[in-house]
Amino acid sequence: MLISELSKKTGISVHTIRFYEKSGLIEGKQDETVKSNNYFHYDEIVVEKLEFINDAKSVGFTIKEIGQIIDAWYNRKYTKKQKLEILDDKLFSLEKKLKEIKEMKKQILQFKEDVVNNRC
Amino acid sequence: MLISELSKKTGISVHTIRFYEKSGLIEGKQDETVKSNNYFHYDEIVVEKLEFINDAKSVGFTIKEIGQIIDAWYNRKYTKKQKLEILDDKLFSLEKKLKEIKEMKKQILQFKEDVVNNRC
DNA sequence: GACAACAGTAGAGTATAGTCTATACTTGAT
DNA sequence: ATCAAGTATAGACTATACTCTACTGTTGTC
Repeated sequence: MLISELSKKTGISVHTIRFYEKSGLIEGKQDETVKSNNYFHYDEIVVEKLEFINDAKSVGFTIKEIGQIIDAWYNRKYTKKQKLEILDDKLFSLEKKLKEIKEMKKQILQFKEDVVNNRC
Repeated sequence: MLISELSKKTGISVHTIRFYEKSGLIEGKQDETVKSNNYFHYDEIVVEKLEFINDAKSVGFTIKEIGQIIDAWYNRKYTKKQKLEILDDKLFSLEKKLKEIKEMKKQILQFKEDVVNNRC
């Protein structure tokens, strides 16, 4: 599919998709047999990746980190050991985030109590 | 205390503290009796706030959101009802983040399995 | 063949959250 | 009295992650 269809399918703007492509998160392929244009074609893997990017962004991963995860999964540029290291590293940071959010919940619940009891 | 002591106490740079002050998250008081300078003085509440800001940043709250929470707690500019609304809103978004992170953990665990089993 | 809609590239602009520089005044130790 | 260190203000600069503009070329429909 071409970029506008990809955009419709994922809900991500054409501009942003191009930005992700420049950032190395995804890549389209040009049809070598067609010489009149240089249009890029995208497959279902790219759709998957873009959906993953959205999820990964909302948990606070940066573009760089998301790139690493995608490479650890879809790419051949790392050894098995390196891939597992990267993924474990990300799991570790997710655990940390989880703890921090639970702490923050407690804190805000405390704030609520203070408000209810007119302690502020 | 003056800003450099506050900086030492919290581990936040003087520049960043001033940035937070400009952003309305904290405020120092000037000593009206001293006329030779316009130095700002900070109390323990400000230390508390800065510690909260650090925690709140790491769970992904923006400066704006952090400002709202601080105002809901330390300020008189909202009614009790408004304060509880703000805090409940933040609790809700924390719950959402919690869910998203748990989902992402599952996803990355799946990636790990795929790597282990040479499925990528 | 005209022309709107879509494709590509390059680069400018925006928002957020700092971070740093320049300048000028004040304070405290010697 | 001097001078390093601290303080304030204004504004420039940086990094991240977009978002938009300008311009050019291509495709498909009438």
